[in-house]
Amino acid sequence: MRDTKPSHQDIAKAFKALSNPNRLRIYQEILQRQRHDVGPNDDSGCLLYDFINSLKIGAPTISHHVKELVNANLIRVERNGKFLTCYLNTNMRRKLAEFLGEGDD
Amino acid sequence: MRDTKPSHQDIAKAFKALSNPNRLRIYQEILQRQRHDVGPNDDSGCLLYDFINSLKIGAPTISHHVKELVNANLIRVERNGKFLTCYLNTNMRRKLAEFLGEGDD
DNA sequence: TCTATACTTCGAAGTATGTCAAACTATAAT
DNA sequence: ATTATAGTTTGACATACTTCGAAGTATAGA
Repeated sequence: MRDTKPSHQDIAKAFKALSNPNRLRIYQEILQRQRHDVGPNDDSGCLLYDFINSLKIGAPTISHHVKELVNANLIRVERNGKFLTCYLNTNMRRKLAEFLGEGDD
Repeated sequence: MRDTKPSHQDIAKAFKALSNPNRLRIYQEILQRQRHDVGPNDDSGCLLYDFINSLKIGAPTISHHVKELVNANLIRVERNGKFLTCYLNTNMRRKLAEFLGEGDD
């Protein structure tokens, strides 16, 4: 374990953020992008713009969802000019994976 | 990977089931019990009875929550006389852990 | 068979969530 | 400056969720 143990509250909040299908989709995109594109130049983010154009829900809703993912510490967001880029919070991802085990298989 | 890849829907449903603090607590109990007590005699379940006495919510609510965990494939339940015992579904636990990575650390 | 225990089912009530449209802010480009 | 683009905020509404109390079912034991 690289960092402090997350509280029950933290875990619950994170799972809650992942409990909505659209939010899960957004998170999954960011997760996969990070997995595949990791390299020397950390260009592994997703544009919020792409979510707005690919998902079948309006921009306000997506804005709301992304804020919830940020609030749950699952992702972070950076501004680049007009655009927002979403990055995975690998710390939290690891905490959740640890909660779920990797133990006894 | 030991079994088929879960659909986005399955994952979303499972996270949704874990998104409620009381349900998460129930699941966590079952998870920990299984981790610690695994042995030749598979006596690694939790009594629903204990949840009713330890959690600060009524029996109807707990019954409802347990059903949701079962419905999300996170646990299964067996009757022993008057009592119900809850067992972890390790398959689903593994699927969720895989979704969350173990990849790039 | 009567009683006690361990749940479950059925409304009901308050709260939270997901979504949208309309109006707003921020940045870039012309 | 004006306009266009990217995203946010607000307010509203419908739906879903959590919880409870009361009444119902199932099993065990006296």
